[in-house]
Amino acid sequence: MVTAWIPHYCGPVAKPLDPEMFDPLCPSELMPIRVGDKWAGMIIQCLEDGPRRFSELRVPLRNITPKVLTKSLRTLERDAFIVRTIHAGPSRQVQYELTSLGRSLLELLDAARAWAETHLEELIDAREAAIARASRTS
Amino acid sequence: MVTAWIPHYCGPVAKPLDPEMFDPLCPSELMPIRVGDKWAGMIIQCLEDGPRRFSELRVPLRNITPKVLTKSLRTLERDAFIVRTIHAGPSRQVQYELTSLGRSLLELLDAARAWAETHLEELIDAREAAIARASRTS
DNA sequence: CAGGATCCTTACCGATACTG
DNA sequence: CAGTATCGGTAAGGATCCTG
Repeated sequence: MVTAWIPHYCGPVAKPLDPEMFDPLCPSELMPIRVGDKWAGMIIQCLEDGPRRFSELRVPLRNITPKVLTKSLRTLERDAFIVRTIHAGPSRQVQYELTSLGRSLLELLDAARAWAETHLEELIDAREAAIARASRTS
Repeated sequence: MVTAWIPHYCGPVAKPLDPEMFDPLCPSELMPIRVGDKWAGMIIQCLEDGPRRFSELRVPLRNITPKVLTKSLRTLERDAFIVRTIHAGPSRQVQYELTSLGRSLLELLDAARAWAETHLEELIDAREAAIARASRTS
């Protein structure tokens, strides 16, 4: 994930999230590691560069349905990994942001992703061998 | 997990598994990280010190029912994290052992456990606050 | 001993439609 | 915009009993 910096702010500024960020073939998807529910790990990674809005999050998460996203976000909020802030304005605006606890999970997620990238070939080989075995049995 | 060494063998030797190894309050349970299904991570950690038998594994895994253990083991075998060996003998004996791929997951699991231990207090606080909030609402 | 068979309950996840 | 409401399918997990 790329981080951009602006002077006199000295914090990461959010870049548009990549719709292909979590396509089904990326290591984040292939690794057998999960944080919380299916989406929690991906959500946390989406928040790495700064706060995001509800509808902004849906894009990289393969247009996750609002119900599922809401549930996952509420769980993350309950467990103190993110905070939810409502900014009043012309159009309603809700921001989700990592807490320090949530941020501390990023390292772990990076480690998991690194593991998956390292062993990607083995993982795919095993999967293909399993498929071959299954088709031979049937 | 403790490792004992015997000379002229130079490999870890299995110690009896602790029945309380994965009690519901240990960091392995509190951490929001999972490898594969609910039991996979715990099984892998049980195999850290060497091969184990089916019935041996059930003890630390809170007397998991055989059906569930079998399914989890088969999945781990399919994905090349463990190997299953049948040793013929007076009474049937089946051993489960980590592959190098499975073994490589141990670091990640250790990192996850370390994370959970570091943030244990925050995790419990968040959980308790959530419970308090819930009871106030009802 | 190492499981398989059966039944059941719940959780997860998704699609669609609707609302303050 | 940020959700709720409703419905439905699938899979995970577990209890109990049975078997080569």
